Amino acid sequence: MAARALDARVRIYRVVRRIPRGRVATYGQIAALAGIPRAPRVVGAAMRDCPAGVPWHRVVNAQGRISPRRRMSGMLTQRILLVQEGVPFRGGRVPLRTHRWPGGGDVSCGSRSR
DNA sequence: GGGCTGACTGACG
DNA sequence: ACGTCAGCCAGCC
Repeated sequence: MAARALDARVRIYRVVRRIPRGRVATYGQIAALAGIPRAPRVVGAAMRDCPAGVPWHRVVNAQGRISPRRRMSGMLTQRILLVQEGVPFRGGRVPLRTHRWPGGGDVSCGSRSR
């Protein structure tokens, strides 16, 4: 049985991995897709120790900015990676309005604009 | 088993 | 627009 007992972290990694290149998602969005809409902090905790293959740099906060972490170097790295993928930074922040990953991928009912 | 922390978010002044 | 306070969840000591 089991199998479904995957830790929330694993689910988060899976969702983050689904983020297409050139797009970004917010912690809250990832959390919601991972099944824990009330725990955006858990997403951050997971990113803190994310394995390879997980585009952690595509995850930003609801403000479209890079969250302040203990090590500032990481912030710069994230910004560089995003720009490299084609994500423009405006005023030090990403225009979620146009570059936010729709999430789910399918838009049948879409438009869930928060 | 209990308690604290945290790469967050939303509301309020 | 900015700073502050409280809420919520999972992981770790």
